[in-house]
Amino acid sequence: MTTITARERLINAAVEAFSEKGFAATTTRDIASRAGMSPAAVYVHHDSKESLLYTVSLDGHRSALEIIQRAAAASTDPVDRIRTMVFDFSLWHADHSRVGRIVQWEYHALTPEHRAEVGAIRRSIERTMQDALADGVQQGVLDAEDVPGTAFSLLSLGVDLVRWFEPGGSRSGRELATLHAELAVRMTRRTA
Amino acid sequence: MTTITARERLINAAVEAFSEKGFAATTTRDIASRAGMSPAAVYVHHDSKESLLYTVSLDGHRSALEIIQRAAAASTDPVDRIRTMVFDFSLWHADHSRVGRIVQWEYHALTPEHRAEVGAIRRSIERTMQDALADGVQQGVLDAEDVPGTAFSLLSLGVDLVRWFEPGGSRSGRELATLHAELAVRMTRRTA
DNA sequence: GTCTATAGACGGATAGAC
DNA sequence: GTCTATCCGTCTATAGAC
Repeated sequence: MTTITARERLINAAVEAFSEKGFAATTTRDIASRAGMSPAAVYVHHDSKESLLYTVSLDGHRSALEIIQRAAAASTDPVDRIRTMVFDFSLWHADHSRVGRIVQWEYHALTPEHRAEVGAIRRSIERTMQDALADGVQQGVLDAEDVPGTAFSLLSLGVDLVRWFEPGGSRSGRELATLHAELAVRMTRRTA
Repeated sequence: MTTITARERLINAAVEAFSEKGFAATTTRDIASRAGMSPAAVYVHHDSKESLLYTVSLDGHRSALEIIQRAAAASTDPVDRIRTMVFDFSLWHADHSRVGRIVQWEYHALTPEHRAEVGAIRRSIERTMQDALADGVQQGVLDAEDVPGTAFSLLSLGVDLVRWFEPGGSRSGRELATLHAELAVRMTRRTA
């Protein structure tokens, strides 16, 4: 049996509110109300509104990094690896589109210290994709003139999902992730 | 000789402020101050803060639509057309990254009526890319199982630029647009 | 069309009782 | 750890003089 603590209710409420309205347009009163507590009770758990954002953003960044690192380790064949990495990264953004929106769109609302911390995780995500590409190029199976730029573009497909994706829409997350993975292979596989 | 009216100064100030801080976090005082006028003077030209956003967003959407329609008309060869469309669309987002950020990220801050109006322009942009793909597939030169999804992905490359691109950074807009155009051709050109 | 001044509402955060 | 009450600053928008 799963007990949901007040602290967890608060985080869930923050995810809902921040993803719907954006950080700046969300009031602490709104978050408190969604969590079923008074405005003052929020400050028992978090020092500030930004602290709530930081918790959501850090957790989201860590989750995304874990997904892509796990995918990178799951294959040895460079083409399979790219396909898996893009599939899993895009699927994560579809399945976690609310957290993803906060991760991707509210980065600038973090304090400089917190921004630096999650910024390091972002660079790890990019490096993981770059390494997978570079390895495939070195093996002669993939083809990418601009490895950092191509890696970034592959990640962009997933990232841009959070701008518009809603669960229950006309296309499923798996469908979109499959499309992205297929496009990624076409973008990077050595042709001649 | 170019005379800059107060109205234009106001719009420029709004673009600066909205793109730096986001719509919700921008105060009308900030916009007024950047435009060199008092807070009250803003309301001589616009009824509300949202009216400023609407003006910027509508103009930006129209500009992006014009860019991609012009590019679509510039070529007859399907591969060249895709290359040109993606190049010009990505270059526009790099060259107008501040307006682009407002167009792409502050869509939800518009009133329902204004959102419907710019929403129609968005659908025209998507349709223009879909038509170019469908034509190429029909001619047997391009290959896309999922035309709407692929069209959206091609546009995503440019759209996602506004999330991080800053002029004067390590890579130029032309460089990135060239990369995106090349990736787009790889994604869509018929292979066997 | 620009200003100063301010109305009127709201927001983040805190005080102090229970 | 949760509440009610509230401080105090800020915000959008307006009033009214020039």
